[in-house]
Amino acid sequence: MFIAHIALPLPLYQLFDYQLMTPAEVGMRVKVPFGKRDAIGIIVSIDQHTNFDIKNLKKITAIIDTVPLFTPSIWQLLNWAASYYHYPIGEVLFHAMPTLLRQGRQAAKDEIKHWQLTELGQQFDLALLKRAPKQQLLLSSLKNNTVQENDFGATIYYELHKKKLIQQISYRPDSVKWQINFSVNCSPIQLNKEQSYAINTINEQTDQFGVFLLEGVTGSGKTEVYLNILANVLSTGKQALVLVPEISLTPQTIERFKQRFNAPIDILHSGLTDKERLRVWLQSKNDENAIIVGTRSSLFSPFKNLGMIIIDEEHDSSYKQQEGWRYHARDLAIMRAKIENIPILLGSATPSLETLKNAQNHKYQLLQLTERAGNASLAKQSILDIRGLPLIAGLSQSLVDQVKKHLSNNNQVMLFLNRRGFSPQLLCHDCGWIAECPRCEHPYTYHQKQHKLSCHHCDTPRSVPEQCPKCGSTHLIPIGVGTEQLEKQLEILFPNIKISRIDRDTVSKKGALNNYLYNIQQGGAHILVGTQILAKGHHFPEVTLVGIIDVDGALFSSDFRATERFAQLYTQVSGRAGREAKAGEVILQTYHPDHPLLNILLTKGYRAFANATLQERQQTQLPPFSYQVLIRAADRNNCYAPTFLQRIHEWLKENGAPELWQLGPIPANQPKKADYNRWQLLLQHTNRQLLQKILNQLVIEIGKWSEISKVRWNIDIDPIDN
DNA sequence: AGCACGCCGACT
DNA sequence: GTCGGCGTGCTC
Repeated sequence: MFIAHIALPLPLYQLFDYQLMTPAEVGMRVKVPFGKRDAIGIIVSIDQHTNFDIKNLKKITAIIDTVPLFTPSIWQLLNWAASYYHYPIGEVLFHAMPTLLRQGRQAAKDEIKHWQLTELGQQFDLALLKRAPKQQLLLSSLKNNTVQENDFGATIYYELHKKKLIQQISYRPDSVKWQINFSVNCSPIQLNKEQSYAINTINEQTDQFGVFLLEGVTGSGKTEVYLNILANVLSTGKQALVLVPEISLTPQTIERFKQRFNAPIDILHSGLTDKERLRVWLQSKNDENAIIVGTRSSLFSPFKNLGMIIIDEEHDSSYKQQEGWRYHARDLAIMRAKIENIPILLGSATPSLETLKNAQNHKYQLLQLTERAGNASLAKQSILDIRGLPLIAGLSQSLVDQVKKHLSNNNQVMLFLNRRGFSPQLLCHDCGWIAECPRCEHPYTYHQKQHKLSCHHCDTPRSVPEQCPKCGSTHLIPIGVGTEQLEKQLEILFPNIKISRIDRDTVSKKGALNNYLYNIQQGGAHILVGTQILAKGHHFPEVTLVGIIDVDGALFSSDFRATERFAQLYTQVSGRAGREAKAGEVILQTYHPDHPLLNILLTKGYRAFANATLQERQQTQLPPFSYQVLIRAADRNNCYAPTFLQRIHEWLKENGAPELWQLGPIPANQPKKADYNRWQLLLQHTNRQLLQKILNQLVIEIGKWSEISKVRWNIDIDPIDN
């Protein structure tokens, strides 16, 4: 008797064994009875052994697939990923499929239903239907093959069907080979030397695995390099995957891809329906699309014939999944390229330190674009020392003067503040009480327009109290500045100027962002206020002044990656100022004008900053010169989680390597969220393989402990927010 | 993760 | 008297 070991979409480090009565293969989906319900699972292995009592094994209800669901390379990738990320295999496998396939839908195109005449209908005298003119028209139209999809209502078809004049046939559409009609539309853009060199270098090495880093300053024409490389890959008949960060899927970029290639290009973004996602998934599996452009999870598209992967803005942190299975799409993409034996191109103006280190070690081939296209020059950058200066809504008078100057020349101004809402705290002026979310123990952000308090950790709103609950005072004052307050102050300072605030509060409505962008692109004096969302991917040619209101949070954060992220954001923003004919200017307000890294960044640029930071990381043995693992645990009474992590800590002291460095258990960055108390234990080691080996043993060990049922815990490999 | 069982408080 | 809150335990 054959036993199938089946992965189910559960957070459990185990497989479930079932009797296999009919032939099936590894990688097929099955329907199985599971407890009191039915579940969809995937066969991970088939043999004749089980640790379970064989008589008690249930039988597989149905085998859903006729062939394994995933391509061999994705199957290999996902199995590798489950072990690398120490995440339950069932969760990993199910994460990598479209929702409809998770629910058991057939992995095949929908049948197309089509009405045609029956034999009776062929010979039928149309005149006999003169009292039913619509039916008559439909019948004659069907005869002439001139029916459009929505010309006739369902009842008319129904009536003719009842008369046995027409019948419905269904068929699955044939796959269409895009390669037959493939062509590349010429680009009017003249490539410069660096671009040509990059393109030629990659094109010479398309038949094997290799990682390329395309380091190109903003406006240096990275996209043009992508398009040229893609043209080459597509012309050999192979498909390509382009990953982009979450917010940068702008219609302009997509349009450029579609205009260049006479080939089907699919876009995967959060706005698609489940059905559309399944369609794209199937198209890539059947080799019916040439390119998929998409965010993080597009990585799992099962291309039949993948020839190249491009990761745009490879440093962007949205490639790292931040809940559940915390994979890094860039890292997994590199593994996928290795498995598929194809090249992968990482593009960025501000490469991550991980990637730069690999380029310096020659693990990745470095290709640089240093020239800005056209006559755009680099923006003038300056630090504005705000020590001792009065600030109104975060603005110093000199910044206001500069804004005034740029606006009076009919230019646009962009102001960054990485805090939305009116103010990040509401304080009782008489007793010092601060309005706090009881579930997260984190100050509420005050939103003036809606007159609400909002917890930015758990997203729950609350009404503003009339009185301080501690002392009864009505003297409650907002403390600190958010984008809403900044916008309001700017409306007072510049009553005749258009102001657009772009942050999560204002762009959450569908189409709102595009609306703003359209208004801004109309030109004319305009102030743009916003958070990071403003920086990413959007092109504002009229902006000549960028003001950064408050950077000090990034410079003195407990997160060692905060300066790197700031430098990337800053470089991106300063590249935005004055991109076209107009000269740009960037002004940075700070209380720490002498901060060494800040000065390197402003005077010598991102690469010098990155090199200095890499040296610092090497000296302190921080990533990428060591590898980190974060074990998180949460509970509701604040007692199980820390003791659980303490037990891990002690087990690792006994059984881990002597050089294994541990920090914790300590309360997490955000110690309480949505009623759960969160704790963490950070592990670090310079040897990745050894760290993996230790974790393998640890997961097995934890499985034997009884307290796991009382704790929510997970492992974060290569965390980026500790 | 679901889902059931089981034990306590506040309701028609 | 029950409805339902969530702590606990199990799923091949």
